[in-house]
Amino acid sequence: MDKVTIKEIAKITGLSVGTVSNVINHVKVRKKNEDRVQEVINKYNYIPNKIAKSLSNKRTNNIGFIIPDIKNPYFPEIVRGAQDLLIKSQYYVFLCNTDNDADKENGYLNDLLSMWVDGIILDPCSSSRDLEILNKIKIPVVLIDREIEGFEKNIVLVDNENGAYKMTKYLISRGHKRILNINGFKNLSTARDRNKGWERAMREHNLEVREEMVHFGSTSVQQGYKIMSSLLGEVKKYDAIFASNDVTAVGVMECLKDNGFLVPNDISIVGFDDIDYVKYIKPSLTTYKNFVYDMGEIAASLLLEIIDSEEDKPVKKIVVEGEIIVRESVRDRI
Amino acid sequence: MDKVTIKEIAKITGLSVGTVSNVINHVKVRKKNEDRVQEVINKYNYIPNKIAKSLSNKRTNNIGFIIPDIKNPYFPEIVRGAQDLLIKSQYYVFLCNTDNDADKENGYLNDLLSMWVDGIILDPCSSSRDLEILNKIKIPVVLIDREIEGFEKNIVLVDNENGAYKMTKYLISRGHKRILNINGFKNLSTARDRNKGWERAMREHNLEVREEMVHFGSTSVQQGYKIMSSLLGEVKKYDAIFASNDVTAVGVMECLKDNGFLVPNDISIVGFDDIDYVKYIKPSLTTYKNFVYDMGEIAASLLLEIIDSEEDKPVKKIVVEGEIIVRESVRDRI
DNA sequence: GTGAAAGCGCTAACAT
DNA sequence: ATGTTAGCGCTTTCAC
Repeated sequence: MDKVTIKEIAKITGLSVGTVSNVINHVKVRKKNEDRVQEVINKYNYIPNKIAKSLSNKRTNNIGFIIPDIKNPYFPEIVRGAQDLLIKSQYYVFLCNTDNDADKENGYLNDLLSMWVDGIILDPCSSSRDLEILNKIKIPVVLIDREIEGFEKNIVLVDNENGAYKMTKYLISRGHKRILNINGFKNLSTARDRNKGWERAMREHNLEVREEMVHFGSTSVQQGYKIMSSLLGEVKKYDAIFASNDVTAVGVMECLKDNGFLVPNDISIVGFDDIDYVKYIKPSLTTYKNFVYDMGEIAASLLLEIIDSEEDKPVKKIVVEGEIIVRESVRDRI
Repeated sequence: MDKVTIKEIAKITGLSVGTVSNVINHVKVRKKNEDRVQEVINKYNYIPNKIAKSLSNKRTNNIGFIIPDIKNPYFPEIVRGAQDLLIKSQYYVFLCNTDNDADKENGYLNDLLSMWVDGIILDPCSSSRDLEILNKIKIPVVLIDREIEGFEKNIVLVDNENGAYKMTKYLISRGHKRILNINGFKNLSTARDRNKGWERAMREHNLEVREEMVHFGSTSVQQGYKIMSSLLGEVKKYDAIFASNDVTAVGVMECLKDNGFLVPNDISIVGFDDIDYVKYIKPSLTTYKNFVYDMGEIAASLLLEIIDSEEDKPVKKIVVEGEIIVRESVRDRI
């Protein structure tokens, strides 16, 4: 009574294991037998064993999803975008959080391989990275969100460079000239690309670009707060701040507020990403909306495409364009 | 070269599969042989097949985690709390989002069973629910966050009733008497319990409790906004609002703001949960902090305990107490 | 259309 | 300590 297997069902119905397997997998079987099998299946509450099926099939219908941290409001959207698509094809996902630790990432990669996932979606924690493990992977992998230097793989990204460029130009169009850049970690492609966009816009407008204007190292509210703390003396030197991710912008604004500066009166600020809640903070944040849900969905669909295709296709790089969302954190500067 | 199995390793080393299996599983083996096997494993990049192992072992080291929606900022904390503990024991988790749809929940439950997960952590979408499927489950299940009527299982909760009671008393202590209650969905135990707490505090202080004072139906910013919209005419009848979850509080505040009401001057408001970002909104939200990360961690540890124990122990109900976080959304009312 | 049996990769019991 | 082998539950030829 405890464990009903296909074998029991076969015995009870007087049919062979093969036939029972066929009805389960909707392979043509005599109607009468099919009904009988279904009846017994229901009666005995038979649940097919996907592990055994996977072993036989050499495919699990599971995929691995590696991200830095589901607690960071940027990632749930990505994950959901992917999962909503995957579940339609009955794919289940193992969620893994690296906390931006390359060792953990390697560990997950190995384990996922050992678990025979059919594919992996990877939001990598570092761009300069030991490629040895990555190159060993034979199953389909699609990168998402961040690039890895020297690792030419299918990837879907938001338009970091161009988005930052547009955002910075927007600031300039509003009369700001001296723009502080508070960025993510320098080893992340996102941070570097956003930095490039900022710099390109600055140079295009013949605005001064000095090394001390850019500060890497924040992908959280706390880190943003901390960096801003160290820059309090410089506030008057700038018209605006380009925070290259929203959580950082929030931290920066909190720090400014705590130290008596008013946004946008004393200094304007823009973020990047448009995470869910920045419309509710005060002042609401002008930012660049990245369609991260879409990014997740596209990555998933690309992955399935690769899994289902026989021959390997040329590597794809898909960029999801975003858009500026104007809110209250920028003022005109005459 | 494509697929290295334990058998190949055995052949190459001249040892038996049994011996190879032993070195993989750290069972005593002659040092010399162990080294040889390891060497070959590395050379041929052998990765053990966990699927085969699972089939043989009848355990997968995977668990299923069912929640309403990872995009709702309440849930990532829970998930992380659980995962951080689980990964220490090498457990991987399948994440499933129900969107509060009982059919989806049933589907996940069935699939998870078929995937032979060793256990399930379930944040159920409905409390009045068809128990048939749930009762069929023979593997360890621990409920989290929300109760299911008539389903006596191991469960870990936050102290909804008592927390709401304390929160309401706090409002009363600040001089508020007419307190509107905007709540979650009535079919959720969390909403009902929080409602009970509110009512208990009100009655204890001989304050009027009328049916039109409580409005069920919001677990999102949008829903909170909508309910508040329909109540704009009543604002002046109340001193304060008890929103029984933070996202609802945010929606309510947005609506109030959009319609010219000032919080807390015109009306005070408190939330419930203390999700990450309510400290950054304006006014920052006074709320009741639930230790949801801890809740996840405790649920996971309880689950592992059950998985690892032979005989079944008495059902446990663990309540994680929270605490009031005073911020700016409540004023004194004389 | 159906039955028999090999095989997926591993573990564990048993024999040596 | 090591080798041999049955068996985990299913799919998939291959005869019939």
